[in-house]
Amino acid sequence: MVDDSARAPARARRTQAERRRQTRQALLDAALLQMEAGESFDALSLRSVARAAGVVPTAFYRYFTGMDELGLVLIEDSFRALRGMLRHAREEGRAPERMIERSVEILIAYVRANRMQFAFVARIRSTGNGVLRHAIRTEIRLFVSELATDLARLPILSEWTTEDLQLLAGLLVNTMIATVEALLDAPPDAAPSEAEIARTAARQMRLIVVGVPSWRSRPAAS
Amino acid sequence: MVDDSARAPARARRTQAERRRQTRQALLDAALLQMEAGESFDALSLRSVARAAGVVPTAFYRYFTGMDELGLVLIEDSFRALRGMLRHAREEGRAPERMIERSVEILIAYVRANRMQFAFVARIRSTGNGVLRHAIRTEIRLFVSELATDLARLPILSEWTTEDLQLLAGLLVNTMIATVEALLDAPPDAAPSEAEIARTAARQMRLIVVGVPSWRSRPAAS
DNA sequence: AGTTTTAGTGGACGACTGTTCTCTAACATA
DNA sequence: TATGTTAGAGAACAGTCGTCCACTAAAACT
Repeated sequence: MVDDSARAPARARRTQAERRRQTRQALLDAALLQMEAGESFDALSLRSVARAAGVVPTAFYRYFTGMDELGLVLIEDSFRALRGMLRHAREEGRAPERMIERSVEILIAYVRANRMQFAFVARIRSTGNGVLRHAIRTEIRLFVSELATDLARLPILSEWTTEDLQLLAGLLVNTMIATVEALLDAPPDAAPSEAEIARTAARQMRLIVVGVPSWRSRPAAS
Repeated sequence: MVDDSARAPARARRTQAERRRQTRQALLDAALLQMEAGESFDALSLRSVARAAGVVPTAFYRYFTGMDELGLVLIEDSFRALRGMLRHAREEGRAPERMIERSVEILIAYVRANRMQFAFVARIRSTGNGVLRHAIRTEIRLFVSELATDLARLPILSEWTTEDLQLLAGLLVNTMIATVEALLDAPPDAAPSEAEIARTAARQMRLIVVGVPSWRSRPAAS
């Protein structure tokens, strides 16, 4: 207790690399937090982010050239988490029948755990600053493709064309996006509405997949 | 030519009511135009809107208490147009087989014609200012319900429960929204990509409806 | 040890914001 | 024609914004 050897006054002694990491993360977190609180991305300012991170505005420039660059990093990070989710779902879900319910559960668990990231992505998806919007669209397209190749492994879909698989994957991702938006709209800890959203999502996905057996790429032309 | 009786210097003589109407519309149009140009709603300012409308900032207050109120009016107007579209589609499309293609065509035609309104709604749907976001969500829910009661009239769906109809309608509306967003992302006059988006939308909707005959509200429990 | 690198401070700038006030000139009404 | 009404102008305010610059103090390197 009485020992010391390095007893800094409240402000711990840190290596410079670590300090840098912490400040950078504080900036990212501050931005994320403000977005979760309802602000749209381009409604928040460099100054307010720096302020919330407990840092003077000029320090911001040590890490990002501006808010745009910070936004791009945030997008990258968020989609890394999303990819983790997809991988998780891939390994977990194998039983073909309960697959939809499992997937929805995983999705919801991830939204709960990474609410800020999801809120950020959802907000920015349709919001200003063409650069960021474009980055998101690209990531989502990638996401759809990954899901499509996943689906290709299912026996029922083994004969589908790539194009049809993309179609199906796109439809499922659309539903997932709508689900996430509904979740984010609901209060953060409203268990009942959350359960209902989950139910709706699962039923919608089921409605999609029941059509799969009767699907023919180019249905007998009228 | 030499006649006059009321020769104002370029600025035509207008009745006051008409003048008021014009300025108000100029403000709405200016806001809409800036949104179409990529800005998110809460990135644009009262001053810039007034400026673009050719009016001094203070004149703005004669019509709206602030940007929020203008936003609400814009939402109302946009959804009036959307409802018009739905009515149009309802009267037009009767042949059950070509129905999907017809609907998609109508949707695309409407997006072309009312691009600004759609861009506005799409942008604001996931963007700041809880009030406006909530207003949009409400309108969309209403939209889904209208579509559901429309669907109820179809013979194949006559026996479906209300809940299932809402489910199906929600799914279709989700697809429509995704389609609109894709259209807005594409350049305003890119015929080829537009055609492809239309094709994808139609195919996705078809994939949904082919599942309809095999749907049972609560599928035989596992 | 002394020197260099660097994370963060603090002040200042010009531009833009929302809002409030007073004032003018065109319209409406009688 | 004289009166009231109203759309819009214009100036001014207190804030906030992004960005630049010179500076300090702590860590890293030699």
